[in-house]
Amino acid sequence: MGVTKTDLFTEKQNELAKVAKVFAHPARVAILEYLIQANSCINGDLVQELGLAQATISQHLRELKEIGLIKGSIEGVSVNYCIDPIRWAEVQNLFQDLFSGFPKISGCC
Amino acid sequence: MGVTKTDLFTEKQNELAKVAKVFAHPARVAILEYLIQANSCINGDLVQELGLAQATISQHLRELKEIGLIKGSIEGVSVNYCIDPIRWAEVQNLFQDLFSGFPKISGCC
DNA sequence: TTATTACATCGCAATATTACGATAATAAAT
DNA sequence: ATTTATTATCGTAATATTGCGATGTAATAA
Repeated sequence: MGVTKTDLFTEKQNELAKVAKVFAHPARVAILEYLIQANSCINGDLVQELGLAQATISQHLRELKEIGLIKGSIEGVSVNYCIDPIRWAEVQNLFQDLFSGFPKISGCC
Repeated sequence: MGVTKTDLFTEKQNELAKVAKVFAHPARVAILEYLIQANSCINGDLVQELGLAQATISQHLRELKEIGLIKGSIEGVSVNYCIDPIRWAEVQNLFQDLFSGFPKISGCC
C-alpha cells in the first residue's frame, strides 16, 4: 500500500509525524543549519553550499515552507529565505512535549 | 533516483535525519507514547491498541529498535518492550542542539 | 508429541520520496 | 524589446516506505 492510515491516530501524533518527516532528510537539516548560522537571511546560494541541483534545493525549500518552518521574501530577482521564529518555537515544543513525557527514572528494562 | 546523497552532508546531519525518519510516522509516535504512558513495560498488545496488523506493528517496532530508542526483552512467550533511557536522552539532545541553535532574537524576516 | 500463543520475517502491491534535466515565470539590466 | 539571472514547476526514473497475508520460529501448555 504505502499509504499511512492517519485516521487511526490523534491529530497531534499525525502533526508530529508530518513535521518530523521534514527533518528526515539531511539536505533539509543542512538548509536549516545554514539559515541559522547565516544570521543574515540568505537566498538560494544553497545550491553552491550543498552539492545538489537547483531544482532539488528548490523542492526541499518548498517542503520547509509548506510546514511553515521557513519564509521566503522576494528581493528583486532573488529570494531571501529565513526561519520563522514563531513556528520554530512551536515545532520545538511539539518535540519537547514528547521527549519530556518520558521520566528518566523509569524502573523498567 | 530516490536515493539520498548522504556523502554531501555531515555525519551529524545524516544522523539527525535518520532519527527524525523514525519519528516521521504516527504509528511509531503512538507506540512511543504508549510505552511512555504504560510505565510498566508492555508487550505487543499494541496490535489491540493501534488498529494495525501484527506484521505492521512488528515492522515499526523493528525500526524503533534499530535506531536504539526501544529495547525488547523476551519474557517467556512474549516480549517486553521499553524505552532505552540513555538513547532517549541522546536523541533528545540531537534535536535540542538544532532547536537551540536558532536565537529567538534574530533580526531578519 | 502436538497444539497454542506471541512475534518475526518474507514477499508483494500500492504509494511516496528523491533527484535532476527541461522548461516556465519573473524581475532587473542592456 | 532582448538578454540575463534567479527561482519555481513539470515530468520522469530510481528507490524507499507502508501495510498486510502467509509463513517461519520459539517457548509454553495439554
